[in-house]
Amino acid sequence: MNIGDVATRSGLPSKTIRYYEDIGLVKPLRSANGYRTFRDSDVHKLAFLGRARALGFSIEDCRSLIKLYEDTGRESAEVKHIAEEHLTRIDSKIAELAEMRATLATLVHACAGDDRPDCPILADLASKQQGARLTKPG
Amino acid sequence: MNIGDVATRSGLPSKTIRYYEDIGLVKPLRSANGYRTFRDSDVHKLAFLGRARALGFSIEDCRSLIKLYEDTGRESAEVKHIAEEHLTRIDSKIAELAEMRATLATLVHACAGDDRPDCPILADLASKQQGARLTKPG
DNA sequence: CATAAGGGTTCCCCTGACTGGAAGGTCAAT
DNA sequence: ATTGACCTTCCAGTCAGGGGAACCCTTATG
Repeated sequence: MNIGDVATRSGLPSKTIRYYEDIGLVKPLRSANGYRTFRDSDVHKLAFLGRARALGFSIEDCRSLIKLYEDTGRESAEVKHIAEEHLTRIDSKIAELAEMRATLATLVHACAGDDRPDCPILADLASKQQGARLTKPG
Repeated sequence: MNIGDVATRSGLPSKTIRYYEDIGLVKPLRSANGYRTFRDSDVHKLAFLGRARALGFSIEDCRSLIKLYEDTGRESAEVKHIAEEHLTRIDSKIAELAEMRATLATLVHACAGDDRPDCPILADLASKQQGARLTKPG
């Protein structure tokens, strides 16, 4: 199967599939004219990758997951561990965004949003004290 | 003031401050030895940038916000508009993450996480049907 | 036979917002 | 004179691809 068909079936753009070959996630064959030739197992693997990526797993996580998937002697604990770590990262990200959202919503609510210059949003950004750092950054 | 002191006071790494000069967000003076020399107004602006970035505003948003901040004839509606759009983006991101989280949590919960190979997480990634695309991607 | 359309190929640059590191100049203190 | 802590510029890398150029392959059509 050529890359275009694989793109349609796996739901991944051709560019992405080439990139995945580049970084060694799939290894399609090549036909005489130089075109990539994908087996069913390649298509399957790409679909797997697409779903893992849709759940937000990093490429490196995907690499591990594929390896575990292909290792019939795996322990599900390993898979679960990867998923749990990812879940934790997602939770952190959500918490971070929720905090931003809360602050921002308060500011937006406080701003008249009319033709006058007075703006609590700018006032907040300009004036809020930032905790002094004990160790110098950079 | 030299960059190290500014870093301490603004809470931004020196690297970031140099980068902000690079992209025209701040324009510190230069002393005879080539060192950047920051005025109070520069430090103030950098702190403003740091807080806007902490709220998740993009650099381009920051550029607009700084411009509005410095324009005493601004209309608060413009500021509010930027903030509202950002708020919408944050909400989308949170929704996306929440959906991932829900799926992932279900899978993690279903996985025994022991020494056996059976794994609902891998099974899900491997088998779930993806809606057929009507238009070919990539 | 020429050519056009619609595949495919490689290659390199671009994204955002920095971060890391090398090679070297400056300054204060020892 | 030399250390060490600053500072400078410049280049490369991050993550996960996207855009587009320049070119090859295959099939259909005039």
